[in-house]
Amino acid sequence: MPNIALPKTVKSQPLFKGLSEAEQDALLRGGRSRQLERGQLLFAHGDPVTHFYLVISGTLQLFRQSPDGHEKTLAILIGGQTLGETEIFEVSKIQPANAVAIEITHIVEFPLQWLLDNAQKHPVLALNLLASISEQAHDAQIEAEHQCNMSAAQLVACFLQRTCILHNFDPRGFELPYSKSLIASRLGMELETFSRTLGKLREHGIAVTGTHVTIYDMQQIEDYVCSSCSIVEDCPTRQKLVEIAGRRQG
Amino acid sequence: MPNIALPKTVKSQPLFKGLSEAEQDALLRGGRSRQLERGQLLFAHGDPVTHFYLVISGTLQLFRQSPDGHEKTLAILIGGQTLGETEIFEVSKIQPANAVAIEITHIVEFPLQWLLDNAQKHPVLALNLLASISEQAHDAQIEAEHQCNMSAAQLVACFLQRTCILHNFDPRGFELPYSKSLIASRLGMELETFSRTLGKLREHGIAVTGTHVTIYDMQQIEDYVCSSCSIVEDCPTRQKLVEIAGRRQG
DNA sequence: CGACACTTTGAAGACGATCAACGCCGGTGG
DNA sequence: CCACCGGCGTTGATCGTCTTCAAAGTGTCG
Repeated sequence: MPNIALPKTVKSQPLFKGLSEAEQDALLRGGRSRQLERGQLLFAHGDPVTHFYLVISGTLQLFRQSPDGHEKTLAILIGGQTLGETEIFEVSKIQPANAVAIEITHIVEFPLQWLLDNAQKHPVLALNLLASISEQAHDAQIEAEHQCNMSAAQLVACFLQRTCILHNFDPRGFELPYSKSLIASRLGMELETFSRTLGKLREHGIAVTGTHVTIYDMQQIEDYVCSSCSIVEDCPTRQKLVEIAGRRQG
Repeated sequence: MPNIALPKTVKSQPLFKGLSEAEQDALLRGGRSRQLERGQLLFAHGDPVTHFYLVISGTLQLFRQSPDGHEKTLAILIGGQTLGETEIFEVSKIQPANAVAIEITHIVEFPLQWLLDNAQKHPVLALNLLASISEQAHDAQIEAEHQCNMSAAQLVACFLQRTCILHNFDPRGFELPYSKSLIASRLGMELETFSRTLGKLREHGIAVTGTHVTIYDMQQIEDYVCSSCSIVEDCPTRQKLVEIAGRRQG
């Protein structure tokens, strides 16, 4: 049983949507709470996949290394996000990346078998699982598209937009939640490129000084970012931005 | 009912694996056979997703256009491959790309609802569907990884390897099955880059003259292609190559 | 033969990676 | 209190790769 209080973000996790409070509690009882120190490895690339993880608080970095020594950050996970559900239907149950804690991080881990069993018992959970996998696949597609078609500046701008939304920051002024090296790695570019790019963004609607970010022209940035992306209609960022803009004005 | 003879490739389609002959026949009866002319559009980017498709013969190009006019080929489908199963669990049932026939192409189309109904009736089909979606997601990941980390030459070499395997060509000599423009677009590079790259591949184990390809040093090419890829352990191409090498020697 | 689609080749340019040097800052130890 | 250090970020110069623009070559089909 988790021996820590689960923040409400867990209960609003899309994976548990549609389940009753009681069901959720019962489910979560199957998990084990763990605390990771800064820099601690949760699992390594190539390890067998044994668990499904739920991040409660803190930050987790997923990264991989290619033979020539290059390191690529595949994802940065924060509280409320999940990890490992995609591997359920994979043939080879091998971790596709390393997972390491960027800071002190609380997670709850569930044995993979437990997830499978419960997916069979709770059709709703099974459906959520599918939706989640499908969504991740979709996101991966979009990300690939972005990496191919967008310039470094567009990638950075897009990242800042999404970060602002994900963390619920005020676009008019917020601090970068991660180190610049980490962000650069996440965006698949060198730290130098990232650094230089930040300066150039001022011409496009985002001002960055040190770790402080101000998105002062949301419309311009959005047009700039989306101008070379071919999947605009269902871009989640765009929708959220519209939403936010509405909320702040209304 | 399909009014054409279905080649045996259809029956060996992974989606129908584990189903009895009778079940397969019953399923396929729900489809409508169609023939597409060279250049004919099957559906356009943004259209509502209405059907699931099975390519019988010919070649289908999936491509998308970004606002700045750039065209990217997402996939080239040949006989035996399927199209549209991924969209089942998607929230927005909108085609993510255009589909056009490169040459005269035979397809069988099934209403999406039909697929859903049958997935509920046949657990095996449902499972196959999931596996298919999961696999496509996995492939997309690998492809994204490739696009990011590999040079044009490596991408081309990798493509030639995979093409050789997919079409069951003899590595020692085969003709390119598609136009160079199409291949370049599929690899996300300009025709000029592709053209120039072909020449340079001779140093790495592949000789190309006109449309004729000779993979004369499979080991060298494989090392060259995989040297900067971080997901080597479960690379399907690598496994198939080993297999083929064994078969030809044994 | 000429029109046209497809491909090749050349030259210039843009972009990001790489290498190198430096600035900034927090911590540690004398 | 200061000196030193290491982690992190910035800035400059250079280089390789791919794109872009332009021109010419190859082939097929009427």
